[in-house]
Amino acid sequence: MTTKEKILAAAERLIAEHGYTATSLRQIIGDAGVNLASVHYHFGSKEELLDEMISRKAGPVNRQRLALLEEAERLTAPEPPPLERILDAFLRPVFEAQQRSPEFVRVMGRLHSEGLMPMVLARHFQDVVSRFEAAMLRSLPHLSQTELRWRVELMFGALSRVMWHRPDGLAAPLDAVDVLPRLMSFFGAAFRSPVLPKEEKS
Amino acid sequence: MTTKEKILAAAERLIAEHGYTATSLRQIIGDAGVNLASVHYHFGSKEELLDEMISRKAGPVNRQRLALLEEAERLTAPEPPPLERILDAFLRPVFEAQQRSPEFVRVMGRLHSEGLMPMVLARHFQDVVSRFEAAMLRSLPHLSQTELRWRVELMFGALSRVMWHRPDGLAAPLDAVDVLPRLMSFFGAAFRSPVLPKEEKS
DNA sequence: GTCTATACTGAGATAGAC
DNA sequence: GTCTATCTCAGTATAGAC
Repeated sequence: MTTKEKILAAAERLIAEHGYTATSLRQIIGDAGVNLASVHYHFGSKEELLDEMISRKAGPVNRQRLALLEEAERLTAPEPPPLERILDAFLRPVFEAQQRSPEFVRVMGRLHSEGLMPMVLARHFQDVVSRFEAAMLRSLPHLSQTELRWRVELMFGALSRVMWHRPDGLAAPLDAVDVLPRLMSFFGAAFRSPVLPKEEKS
Repeated sequence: MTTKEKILAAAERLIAEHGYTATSLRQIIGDAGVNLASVHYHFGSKEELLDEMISRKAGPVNRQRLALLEEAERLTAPEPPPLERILDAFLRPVFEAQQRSPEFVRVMGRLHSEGLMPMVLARHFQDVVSRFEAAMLRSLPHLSQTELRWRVELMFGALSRVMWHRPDGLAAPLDAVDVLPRLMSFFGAAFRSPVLPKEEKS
């Protein structure tokens, strides 16, 4: 294993365990058995190290997402696929990545919950998200683009919790058979819900 | 203004603007015009400073939440109030707090999105959350406690986004007339959605 | 009881020798 | 490519002046 790979492996392990901010470069290099300065030589900064870590893992997930979405669209063309198929195409690859690389999904959950998505992760997923937003817009004609954006934001916020944090006392490994149907029912209904007028007081 | 109040005011201003981790104690004391050590004299640590900041503001919000919930329950007793009334009782006070103290709501949103809720904020809201969970459980007989917990977690994750982060390009002040109906429709439908069986592949 | 000055530890980053 | 030494800036702790 090269120095770079040793650093990446140790970082993934430690960040999955303790989170990004709580993991110092000195812990990482101690675990990896390399020198502190080598991190900055190979990556430039702690943030860029994180960036490369994500880059290496997010690619396959995003490719599978797009493949599933395109398959769904082919099946129903020229009609848009039903919402549930789109949601499934987006969510399932994350849970399947869990099988291949449990550490990575834990890292992603950590980063979500540490609020690091906007500055670090967005660029690895923005293209895919835009593609899915377009598909959902076709599938949900009662939503304007603005309304859809709001709901997508709500969904991402919600997902960021579920990715690593289980409701109290019910800690369980991320498991597609368990979690996916929950998400599907919850967000399916939520996205289909009507757009209420601005006046409240039901 | 006492030293303590000067620190609290400066901290609230800076944290609302730049977030908790990005705001250093040295910035705060510079803005407040006090000495560095006075922070630890009055509060003990940066985290305890944050804690007191929240304590001072969360009280009124939580009291209003409970008052609205009890009023709703009185109106429909012995039947549980409709879900929308419960959600409204929980959400409205936050948006009304926005009128009284815009900085505070921005701070809360920041903390949510920085992932600091579990360690700092939970204790200021846990009692109220439990009370509301119990009310929702009565109102949603098709949900087990476990299923409800999951959905409440999803809602909190979603809210943490909406509290300060607007969907791209659509930045707007937090406005009850605008946001509340959106949340009500989205979560109303989401909570009422059926519990799907564990086997997926719709 | 309050506040000031100053020092300590550990973080990320960097320059320069090898 | 790698390593040593060092820099700056965090949060924190304490001794001592008022």
